[in-house]
Amino acid sequence: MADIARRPESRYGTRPTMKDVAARAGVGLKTVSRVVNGERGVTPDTERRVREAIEALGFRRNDSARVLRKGRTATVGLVLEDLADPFYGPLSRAVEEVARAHGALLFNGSSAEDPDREQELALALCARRVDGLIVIPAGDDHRYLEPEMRAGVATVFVDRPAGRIDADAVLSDSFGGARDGVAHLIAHGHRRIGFIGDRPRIHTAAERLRGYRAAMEDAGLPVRDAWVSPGSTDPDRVSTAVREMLAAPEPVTALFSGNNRVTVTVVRALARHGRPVALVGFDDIELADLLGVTVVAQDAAALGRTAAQRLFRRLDGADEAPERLVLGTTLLARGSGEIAPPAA
Amino acid sequence: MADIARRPESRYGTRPTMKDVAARAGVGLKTVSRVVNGERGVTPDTERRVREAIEALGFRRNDSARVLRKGRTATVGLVLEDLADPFYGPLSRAVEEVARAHGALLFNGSSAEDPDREQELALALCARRVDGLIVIPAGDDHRYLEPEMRAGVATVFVDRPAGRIDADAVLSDSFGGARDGVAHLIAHGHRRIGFIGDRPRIHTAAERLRGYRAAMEDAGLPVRDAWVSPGSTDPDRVSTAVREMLAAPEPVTALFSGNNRVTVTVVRALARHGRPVALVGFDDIELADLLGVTVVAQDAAALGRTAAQRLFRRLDGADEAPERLVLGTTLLARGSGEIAPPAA
DNA sequence: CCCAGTGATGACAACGTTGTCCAAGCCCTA
DNA sequence: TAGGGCTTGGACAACGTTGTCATCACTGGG
Repeated sequence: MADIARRPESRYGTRPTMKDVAARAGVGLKTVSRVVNGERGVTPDTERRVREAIEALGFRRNDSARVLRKGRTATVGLVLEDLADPFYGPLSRAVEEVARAHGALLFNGSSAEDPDREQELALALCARRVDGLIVIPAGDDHRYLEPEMRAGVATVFVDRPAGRIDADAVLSDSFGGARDGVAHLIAHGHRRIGFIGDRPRIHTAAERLRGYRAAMEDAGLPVRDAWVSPGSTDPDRVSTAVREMLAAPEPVTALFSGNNRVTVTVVRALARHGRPVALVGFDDIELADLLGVTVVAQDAAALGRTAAQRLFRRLDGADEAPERLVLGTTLLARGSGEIAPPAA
Repeated sequence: MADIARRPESRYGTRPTMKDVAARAGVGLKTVSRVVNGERGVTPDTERRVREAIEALGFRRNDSARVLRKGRTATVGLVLEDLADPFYGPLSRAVEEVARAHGALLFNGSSAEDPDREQELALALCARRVDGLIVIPAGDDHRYLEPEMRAGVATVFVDRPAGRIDADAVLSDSFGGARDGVAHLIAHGHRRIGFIGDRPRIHTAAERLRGYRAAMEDAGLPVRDAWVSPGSTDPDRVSTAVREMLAAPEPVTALFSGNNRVTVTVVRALARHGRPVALVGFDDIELADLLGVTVVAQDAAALGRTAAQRLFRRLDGADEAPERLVLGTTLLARGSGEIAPPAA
């Protein structure tokens, strides 16, 4: 990775500093600082002269230097999985809104589901001295953050819990949501239900699989190996899984898909399939209402908002024990989940 | 807006500095700096002692202080309209990837289509001394950025051009795309076509409206006032517009929608309508393929990537005149745009 | 007329890092 | 053995800001 900051000569047109402003206004450095920060103890006339100098020079305070003195940066880091995933956009935006209300700016970074990249990103943010860190984990070992947290970086995990450290986490009820979604299919008469999910090392994916199994077990239904397909969200992989489940010796009559990306591919695959097949997906999707796709919706914005609020509560001095908050999910019946199994 | 950095006492557990590391390793301050930065001139034995001290203390270099010395921050700011809009997620992600390849981190901020907020955000980023700024304009006067650009902040505008200043811009061909989309409808026999778009003070919205008019004029077709409805993307507003156009004395037989949010609402409204109505939308939408919605697609990721590349070229010293790059659009025929007008 | 009190102002150190420069130790050659 | 070069290390200033403290000019009361 190239490193900009290491390049020797700066091409910057030099910026005016408070010293320049002071010289131009014929006042002391500290007086400029006072004006800029709205501190009291400056006569209106002096203030006017300073403001004129600021205006004339196009001065803007260097917050980097300020940070060095003050300790706090009014900056928060958000490490997520992929900003291009429509699930994370609203989450990120919600974090941003809370940060903004607290006067903080937001660093954004995507881990691309790579633990090393997650770590690299989180530590780079710590080196920039963010006040707080919100992390959607890609990895399952976050001990690397311990020194940072001890040093005072408030840290909240979202969507998935931290691995091997004790930290705040804000999660959706993946287990309960999946269980409800599958139970919904069972209630509509299905007995052979397939599960297509993300890689099980991802916490949410494992939880949803667990929810699927729980619902089946609660109903006294068996689960065949051929009905369970965890793995990548690659469209080819998912399409193949759909095809195989529908062609198995004991074919499934309904599918539960483990997240938005899987659902999209499953919907496409089912559209190509002849008979209608019941489907419930985890995560809502834009236009799913028009397609009549029944989903278990989680509130991405609420996840982000809750996490950010918790973060700022800590930054405001709250000294509570790390806590795990679980947000509920909502089943939205739109048709695909209410299709009855074929009369056999 | 509250200001975190202004709070007096820092709750931070104090972090070790290079001085602490030097003391513990029994070497000079500068030697630690050398080790941390991989400079030569340190014996392996000394280096080992320093690394041990770093490890033991959990030291991490303070990049804020570093920045103060070096001038560059290896930080780029992105001001966009709304991170929760699925159009901007991929754009932001593309910018991030380019930034990452150059060793830079990304600040993200949403203007919420509010010019004041755009300015506030952009200037806050400048105060943080970002090396470069990528802006999706909400306002139409960017003279406030002139001092910053003179001071060396590389600036590139995306999606919409800057107002009242001369600056790089990377745009999609809104005019051409809209003209092609409307021409497509005309080619399928439509003569009364409605346009529902975003507020015309937004550059892209105005351009698309212009493209619509051009296509109609090229075909020698009249445009009735009742067929043109620029305005907010509020679902109620858009639904009403759809209803009115379909119920007008000379009802439209096809609609062109000006962006992704409008399209979504139009699709919903048309689904409630009895007869099929032809539709072409600007911007692609997830699952539009399944719904058979014909769209004029722009490549959001390419917009972001191109803008970021241009930004870093400038940061690398390129001293070219400001330029306007226009990226082409693609018409994706999926059914809704190929519906013939009713036999009259 | 003097002194304490008040308000405006500036000098200076400090934040944590890096660039510059100098010193000490070493090895080599003449 | 003197002199030169190379390697290693550290002292110090500087980056641009803010906190502390001292100074100065006034004010009003005794």
